[in-house]
Amino acid sequence: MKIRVKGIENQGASGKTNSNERSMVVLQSIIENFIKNSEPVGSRTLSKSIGFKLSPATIRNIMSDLAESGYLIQTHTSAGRVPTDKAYRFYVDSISKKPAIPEQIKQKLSPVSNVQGTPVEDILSKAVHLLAELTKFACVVSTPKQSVSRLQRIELIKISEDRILVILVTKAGVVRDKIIFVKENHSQEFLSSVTSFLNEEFKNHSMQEIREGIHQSIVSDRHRYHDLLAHAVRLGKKAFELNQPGEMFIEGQMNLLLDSHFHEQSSVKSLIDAFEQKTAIMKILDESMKNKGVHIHIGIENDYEHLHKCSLITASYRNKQNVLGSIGVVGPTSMDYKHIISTVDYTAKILSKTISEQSYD
Amino acid sequence: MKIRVKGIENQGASGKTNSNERSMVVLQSIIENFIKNSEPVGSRTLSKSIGFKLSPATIRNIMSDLAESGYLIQTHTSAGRVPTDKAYRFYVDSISKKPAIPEQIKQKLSPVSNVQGTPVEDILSKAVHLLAELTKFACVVSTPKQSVSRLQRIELIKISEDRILVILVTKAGVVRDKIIFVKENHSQEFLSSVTSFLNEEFKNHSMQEIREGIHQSIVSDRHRYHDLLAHAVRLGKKAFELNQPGEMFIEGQMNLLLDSHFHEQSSVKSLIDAFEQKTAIMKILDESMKNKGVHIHIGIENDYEHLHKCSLITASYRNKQNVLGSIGVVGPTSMDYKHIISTVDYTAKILSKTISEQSYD
DNA sequence: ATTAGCACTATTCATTAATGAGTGCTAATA
DNA sequence: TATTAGCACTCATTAATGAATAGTGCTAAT
Repeated sequence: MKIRVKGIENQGASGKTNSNERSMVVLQSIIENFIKNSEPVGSRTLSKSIGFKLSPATIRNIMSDLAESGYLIQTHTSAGRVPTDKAYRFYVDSISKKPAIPEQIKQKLSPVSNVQGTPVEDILSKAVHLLAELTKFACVVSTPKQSVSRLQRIELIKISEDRILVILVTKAGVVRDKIIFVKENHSQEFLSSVTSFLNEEFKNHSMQEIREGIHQSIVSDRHRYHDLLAHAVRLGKKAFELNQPGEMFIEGQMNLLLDSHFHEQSSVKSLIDAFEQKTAIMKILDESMKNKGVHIHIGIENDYEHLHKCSLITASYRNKQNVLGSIGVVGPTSMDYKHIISTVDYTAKILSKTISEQSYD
Repeated sequence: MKIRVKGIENQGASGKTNSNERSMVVLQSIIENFIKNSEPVGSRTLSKSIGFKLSPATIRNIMSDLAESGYLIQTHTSAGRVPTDKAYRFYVDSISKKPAIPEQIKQKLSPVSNVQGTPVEDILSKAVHLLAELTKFACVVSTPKQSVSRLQRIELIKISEDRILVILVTKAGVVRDKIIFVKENHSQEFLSSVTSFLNEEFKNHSMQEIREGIHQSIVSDRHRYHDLLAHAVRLGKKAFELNQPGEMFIEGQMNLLLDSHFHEQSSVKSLIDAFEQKTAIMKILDESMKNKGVHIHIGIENDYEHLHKCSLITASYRNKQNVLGSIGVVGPTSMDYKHIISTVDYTAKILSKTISEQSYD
């Protein structure tokens, strides 16, 4: 039995890194070819498109090895090879320098930074829309997490005898509103006092802190005797109660369905489900907020089964103080990673810059 | 040459309304059959499924007439007949009584009315989401038009030296915010005065009125000498300036792509385009606000070419005072009109009821 | 006015055969 | 020893063929 050098995996096992490097180049070439044409790539094609001279037969040998190591599969015996998720992982890990952002893309995204006095939600929505246009895939963005954002201001507005409109403005520039129901009929003057108190007490604190603070009645004993403040605490409790589970904007879902990779009924249904549920994607976006830079989830790496045929490229955006949320692209595992990664990265940066400028600090 | 009574169209030309009514029943039967099975319906099938006894041959004659009058077409010589848009128009016009809403649908939509202190946007989003689930088509809803809604309250909050956060609360319960940029560095106290003034002056006026009022400086000469009020007018002008073009929530686009009628590439692309552009659909929603009840746009009746293969069923929703916006379904021309119409109607009513209760009057 | 019967037409489906892209293996070569 | 040419083999794709089927239109009978 002949034992072949397996390339890539047994790096350094012998001095023959030549064969090794060559395998890598071949693999890269296969991947790029497949990304471009979405068709299994065969030895002959490759022998032409590859940089240096190498006969189809030799390439076949290399491909055979790569297949054995799990980087390539065949859809059927006499078909060309298709990269596996493992191959894509190798590929993205081997991308060293990010390509420069083409002027065209910068131009296309310029409306995002070109906003005067636009609510953050609108900026996000604009960004995700443009990203979808640029990438031709589905794109998602999560709205700023309430819990980490800091209070800029709270307003209590009397609406009717038993209803008060609460408006929370965060430093990130997000405005949230909700109505709370009360038993007592407070006067607007009274509400104004409460408003002042809450603003003084809690400005610049994160929502989380405020919620905990109020719950633990840290609003301190020194105030407890005071009737107004007792009310203030009661109202504040209601006002700061978490209600929104964190939103997400989706754009360009339809793009996926035009993509040849999702033409099979089954994957389409999976995708629809994934976007209906939202939770799985939301979780990935949340996860992406924990670390800097671009995050890449390739196919099977995703926990959620319905996303096994997709790759997600995400990046967080932030203001000067905090990481606020994430923006990302959902596409087929055979997406053009170089392009998508740099585009997502750039979009997140533009977004961060714009929102930082708008933040109330 | 034999001249046949054409049914439907030459109603009353002779006493023979019998043949006429029969044609109508046949047409209805064909339509309902096609809606159900999405397959061209032939004379034999029909002869069985139709209520009274009639041989395939006779039905063929009737069908032939209906085809000649433009109610039916054949995809090819030896295929069954398919209803035209004209047929659908006849069909929906002939629907007299709305079917009762099944308990199941009421139940499914109950979360819409079950909202305490939820922002209007969230209610709309909930409603359109559920409607998409119920109908299995794409659904849209337009957010309340700013111009007609009346001011409940305005707040000016100082953010930085040159930026002021404006919050507009309308009687419909919609909160809008934006940032305006100013040259002078106003104190928060000053802004409070301006706020009080604007609230006193403009509460209960529609945004449109306010805009016009301010522009025409109706804010009356009697105030003009006053410095504060000059500023107030200036700020107010900026604050009330129209900025948002009117939004629209879309849900369930993907449903359309699962639908057998849109499987051809071309129609899919058309649809994607229609949803990208938004303007065409928005226009139809706007139009639908002008009159009460359910509006039906069938295929070719739509001005926008990309919607020629769709039907839109829309209905406006309102609070006690005003019509606020519209909600609707976008589906294939062969949709189950009875079902969709009554579902949209019911949803709009639930929406109106909920929002009316939440409105600040 | 209605219907039965028949000729005719076009789609759909399964079968077959030809084509071609691609592999794996072996033997020859540098 | 690594590379390559050559060849047999596999399997998907395509086109062509024919049978089965669902439907119509027309004519003649009821």
